[in-house]
Amino acid sequence: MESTEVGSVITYICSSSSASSPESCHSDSSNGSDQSSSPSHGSPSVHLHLDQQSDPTFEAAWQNLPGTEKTGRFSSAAKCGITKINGLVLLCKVCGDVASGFHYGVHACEGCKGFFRRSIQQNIHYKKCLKNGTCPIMRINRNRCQQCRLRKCLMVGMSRDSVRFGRIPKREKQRMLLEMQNAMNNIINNGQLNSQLQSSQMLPAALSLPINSTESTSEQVGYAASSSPCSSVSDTNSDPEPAMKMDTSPSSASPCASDSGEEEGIGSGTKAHITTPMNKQEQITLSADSTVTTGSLDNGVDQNVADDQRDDIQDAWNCQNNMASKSTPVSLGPKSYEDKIANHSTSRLFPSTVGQSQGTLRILSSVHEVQSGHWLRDGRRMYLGCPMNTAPNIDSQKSGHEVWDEFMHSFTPAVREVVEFAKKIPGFRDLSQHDQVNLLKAGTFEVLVVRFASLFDAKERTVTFLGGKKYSVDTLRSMGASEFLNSMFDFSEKLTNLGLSEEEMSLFTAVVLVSADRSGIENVNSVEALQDTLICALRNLITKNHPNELATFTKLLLKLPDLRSLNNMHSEQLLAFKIHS
Amino acid sequence: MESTEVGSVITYICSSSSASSPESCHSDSSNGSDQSSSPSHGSPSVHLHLDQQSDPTFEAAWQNLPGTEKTGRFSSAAKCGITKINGLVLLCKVCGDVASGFHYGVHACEGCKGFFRRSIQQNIHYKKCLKNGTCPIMRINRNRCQQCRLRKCLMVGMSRDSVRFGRIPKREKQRMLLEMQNAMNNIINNGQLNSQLQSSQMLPAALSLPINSTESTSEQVGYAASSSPCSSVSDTNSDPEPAMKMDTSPSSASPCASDSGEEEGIGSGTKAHITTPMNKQEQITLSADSTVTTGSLDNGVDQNVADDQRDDIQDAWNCQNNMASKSTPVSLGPKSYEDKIANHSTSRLFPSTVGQSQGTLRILSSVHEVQSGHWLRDGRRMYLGCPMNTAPNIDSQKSGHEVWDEFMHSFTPAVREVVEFAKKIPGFRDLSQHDQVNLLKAGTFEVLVVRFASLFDAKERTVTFLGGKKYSVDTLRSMGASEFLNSMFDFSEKLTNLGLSEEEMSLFTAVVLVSADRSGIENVNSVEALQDTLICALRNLITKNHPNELATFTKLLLKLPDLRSLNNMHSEQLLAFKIHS
DNA sequence: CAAATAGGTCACTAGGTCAC
DNA sequence: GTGACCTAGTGACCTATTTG
Repeated sequence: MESTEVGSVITYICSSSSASSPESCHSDSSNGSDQSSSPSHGSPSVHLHLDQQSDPTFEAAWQNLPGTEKTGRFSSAAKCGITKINGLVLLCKVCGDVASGFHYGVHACEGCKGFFRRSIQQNIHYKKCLKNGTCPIMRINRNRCQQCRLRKCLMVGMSRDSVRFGRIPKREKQRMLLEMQNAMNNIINNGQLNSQLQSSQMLPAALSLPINSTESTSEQVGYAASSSPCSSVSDTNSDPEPAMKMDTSPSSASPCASDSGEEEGIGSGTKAHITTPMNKQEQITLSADSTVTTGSLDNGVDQNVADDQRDDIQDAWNCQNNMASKSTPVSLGPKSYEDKIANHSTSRLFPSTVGQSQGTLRILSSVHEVQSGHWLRDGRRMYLGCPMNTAPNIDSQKSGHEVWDEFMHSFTPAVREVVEFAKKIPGFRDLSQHDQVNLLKAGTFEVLVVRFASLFDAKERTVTFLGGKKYSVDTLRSMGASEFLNSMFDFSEKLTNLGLSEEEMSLFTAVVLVSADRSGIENVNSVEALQDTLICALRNLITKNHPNELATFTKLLLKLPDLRSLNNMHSEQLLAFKIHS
Repeated sequence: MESTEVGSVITYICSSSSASSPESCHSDSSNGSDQSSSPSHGSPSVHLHLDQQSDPTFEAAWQNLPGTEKTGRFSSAAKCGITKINGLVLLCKVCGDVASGFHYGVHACEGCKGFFRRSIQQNIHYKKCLKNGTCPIMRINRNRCQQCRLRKCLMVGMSRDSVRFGRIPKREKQRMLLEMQNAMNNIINNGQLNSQLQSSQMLPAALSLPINSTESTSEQVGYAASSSPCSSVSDTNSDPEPAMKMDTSPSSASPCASDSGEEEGIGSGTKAHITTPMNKQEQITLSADSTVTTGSLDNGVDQNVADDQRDDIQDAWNCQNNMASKSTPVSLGPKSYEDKIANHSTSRLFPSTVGQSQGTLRILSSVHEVQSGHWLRDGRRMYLGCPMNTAPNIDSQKSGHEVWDEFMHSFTPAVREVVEFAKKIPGFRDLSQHDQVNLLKAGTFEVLVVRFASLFDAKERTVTFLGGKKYSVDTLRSMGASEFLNSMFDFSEKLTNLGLSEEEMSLFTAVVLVSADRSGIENVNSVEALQDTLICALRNLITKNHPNELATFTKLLLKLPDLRSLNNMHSEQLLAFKIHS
C-alpha cells in the first residue's frame, strides 16, 4: 500500500558519479530501459534515482541535470539488473528495493517478481496475517508476511494480465519521460510539491520554505507534526515566523550579560532565545500547542521577516552540495539536510582521493549516490531510525505517504528554527556566508539534540515523540540503533540534570552551534572569536545563576564532545538506514 | 561499534584442527559454496578457517597456504553446514564456532542462529548477567550467560532486518575471493608474517609484543622506525619499558594538586606523567627520554611493572574481538589497533541493521568486509595517509615490507605508551576492564594527537615525523587527506599556543582519555566520576599556574570536541585509505 | 535483431523439529 | 534450552520467448 503512495513522489537521486548500484548488471539494456508504468496503476509513482548513464534518446531532456555528467563508465549499463530510465534508477513498487525491470505490469525487484510469480503460479494461499493485514512492506521486512506482501503486489497493480513483453514502445518511453519531466517541473516550480521534497531535504527546505507551522502562539510550538498539507503554501520566499520562539524581548535576560565583567557581553543587539521544552509539562504542552498552532497553518505564512540572508544561505548550501541547483531545479531534491548529514560522513569516508576507478570504490561511491537519493523512499527508513520523529512506525497504520508527510512536518520547523536561531546569534551573521553555512551544516543536529533533550526521559526510559506520544526504549530499540538511543538517553539525562534555565540553554545552544566542527571553515579565527564571546557570556550567566558555577559550566563544556560523538553516530546511523534498503 | 572490530579480523584458522563443529554436511554444494561475502556488516571480519576442501577452481591459489594440510575431513564439504569460501571456513561472529551460513545479517553457527531466533521470536528477557555483562562469548562457554550471548549477537550485528535470502551475487563472491587471495598471498609470500600481522594489530601488538625498536641513541628515538624486524622477538610476554616516560617521580608535581580545595585532588597515589614534546627542544627531549628508556628495551624488558592487568586487558580485547585467538595464533593478527580505529567508523557506518541483502546493501556490506580484510595490504595505505609515520612514502625507496615494518615500529611504542599511561592514571584501573578497554579504544588516537601536537609546526607548515624528518604540508598534502591535515595543524597550533606545562599536558591527556566517546561504556557513572576528578585537578593546576586560568582551562575543554572530530576524520580517512585499493 | 521480460534454476536462509 | 537437521521459501541469474 504505501510504497506506492510514496510513490507519488519521485525520488531523484543524483548520482553524480556513478552508477548506483551495484550489482551485477546483466541485462543488456542499459539505458532506456525504462518502462513506464503504463498501466494505470501507478505510474505516477516513479521511484527512481537519478543516474548518470542515460538513454541518448532522452538525454537532451536531462542534460542540464546536475551530476549528470557522463563518465561513460557505466554507459553501457548494459546487463544490469537495475532498471533505469535515463539514469533514474527505478525502485520496486512493492518493497522499494531497486527494481530489475517491469514485471507483471509494475516496476519490481527480482524478489517481488519471483514471489508474485510463485504465488500466482501455484495459486498459493498464504496463511493469515497476524497483524490484521496491515504490515508495511519494505525491503527489510518483505519476507515477514506473505499475505501482506501478496496483497501489496496486487495493490500496486501486479497482474499476469499486465505483462508486457518486448521492447518498450517509443511512445511509451516518450510519455514516461514527459511524465517525469512534469513531475520534475512541479517540484521545481511548484511551491507545493515542494512541501514534499523540501521536507525531505530538511535543511534546505527550512531555508527556502515557509512552514505553515504558523506562528507560535506563545510558548512551545510547532514541532508537532501538522497534518495539514503545506502544499497550499506556494510562496517560497515568505518567511514564516520560526516555529521556535526567537525571543528578542527583554523577558529573556540577555544571554550575554556579563556581570562579571571579565569579558564583554555579546553585542547587546539582537538576542537569540531558544525555547526548550525542559519539563514534562512543557513537553506535553509542546504537543498541545503545536496543535493549536496548527490551526492557523495554512494561512499563517508569515511574511514579516524580511529574510535577506535566507536566499544567500540557501545558495551557499546549494553550492556546497555542488548541485548546480539553480540551473537545475531537480537538484534541489537531493540537497537535503538529511543528505547533508549523511554526506557528512559519507564525504569524509570517500574523499576525493578515494572514490576512484577501483571496483570497490566505484561501488561505494555508487552506494553513496544511491543513498543520497533515497531520501524519499528511505524516508521511511530514516523514520524508523529517528526517535525525533512524530511516531515510530510500529503503531503506524498510516500509509507511507502519510507517515512521510508527518515525518517531514515534524522536522522541517525544527530545522528552520535552528537556522533562524543562528541568524539571531549576535555576531553570527557577521561571519562569512560560507562559514555560516558550514557551521549550520555541522551543528544543526547537535543543536537539535540539545533542544530535544527533554524529550528523552532517562528515568522512565521513554522518548516523547514530537507528536506527543511516548514510546519505551525497548519499543524503539526493536527498530534498531540501540546504541545510538542509549547515547541519546545518557546525554539527555546529564544535560537535563544540570537544570539550566531557558536562557542558559539558549546561550549554550549558541555555543554548540558556533563550536561545530571546524573542518571546512574558512575563517577559523572569526568563528573562534565569536565562540569566545559566547562562551564568556555563558560562563558569566552561569556564574551568576548557579552557586557552583564552575562545575556546571565545566560540565556544560564537556557536553560538547559528547554532542560531537552523537552527531557522528547519527550520521552513521542515517547512512546505515539509507543504505539499508 | 565493536562488533565490527571483531570482525575486522580475518581469521585464518587451520581447519584441520578446529572444525569444531562441523559435522553434518548437508548442503550439497560442497565446494565452492561459499558465501561470503556479502555480508555486509560484519564481514570484514571474515573469520575463517582454512579448510582443505576447496573449490577446485581456486584450489591452486591456496594450496600453499599454511595450515592447509588436508585432513580430508571436510573434503566432501558437500552438504556441510559449514560455510566456506574457497576452502576457507567462515567462523561465527558471535562465538567463533564454525559458521553455517549468513544468518540475520551475520555469519553465524547453527547454535547462535537458533539462540538468536528464539530470543527475538519470543522476545525473551534473560536474567541478568552475574558478571556485569562482560562475559566473553566463545564456543565453549556460549551457553553460560544468555544475556551476554544475546548482547554479543546484537553487538556483532544480528538483526531480523538484516536477513538475506537467495543466492550470493557473483560479483560479491568474486570480490571477496580476490580480497582473501590478496591477503593470503601477502601472508604467504611475506616472510615476516608475524611482523605484518602484528603491526597490523597495533594495539594488541603493543600489548602483547615486545618491541625491538632498539635502543635509540640519544636523540630521536624509539618511535623512530627501527628496521629490525620484530619477528625475532618471540617472547610475547615480555613487558618492555614503555617508551614514553611514565613518571611516578615527585619531580612532576601531582597533577591533581588541588589547592583551591574546591574538590579533592585525585588520589595522591599513583601519578601518571606523560612527557609531551611541546617545544622543539622538548621534542627532542622526548625522544631522548624515550631513548633512554628504550635503551633497556631489548634486554630491558621491564618486568618490574607487575602487569597483572595487562593480560587482562589483552584478554578483554581478545574477547571483544572474539576470535578464539588463544587457540588459533593466526587469528591474533587482525585484531589490530588500526582495525579498531577503522572499525570505529566502519562499524558505525554499517550497523547490523544495515548490511542487507539488497543489491545496494549487499555491496556496501561486502565493501565493509573487504575492507576489514585489508588490514594487511592496506598497511601501506594507512602509511600513506598518516603523517605520524616515520616518513611519508614519497621518498621511500624501500620495499613495501620495509616501509610497513617501519611504520609499525613507529607506532607500536606510542600506542603502548598510551596504554601504560592510562594504567597509571589514578582511578583508571578501578574501572571495569571492559570500560578500560573501550576508553582506550576510543581515546588512544586523541591522546596521540595531543601528544604529538608539537610535531605539527603551524607556522612553518611542516610536520616532523617520528623519524625526525620534516616535511612540508604541501608534500604531505599531495598524498591526500588535506582536510584532515589542515585540521591537525589547526588543532596543534591552538593547543601549542596555550603553552601548557608538561604536567598540565599530562593531566589534560588523562582527561582526554577518560573523556573518550562513551558509547559502549558499561559504567558511565564511574567513568564520569573519574573524569570529574581529573578535570577538577586540571582546573586547579591551571588555575594555579596561569593568571587567566579560566580562559585557558575553558579553551582546553573546548579542545575536546575538536579532538573528537579529528578522531572521526581520522577513522574515516583510514577507512578511505583502506578502501582505496 | 535487439531489447525486455516470464519463468526456471538452484544457491541460500528463516524457522520448525526433536533428540539431548 | 540447545543446536543439528530439515523444509519451505527466497531471489540472483539465466534462458526462452515476445515484440518493436
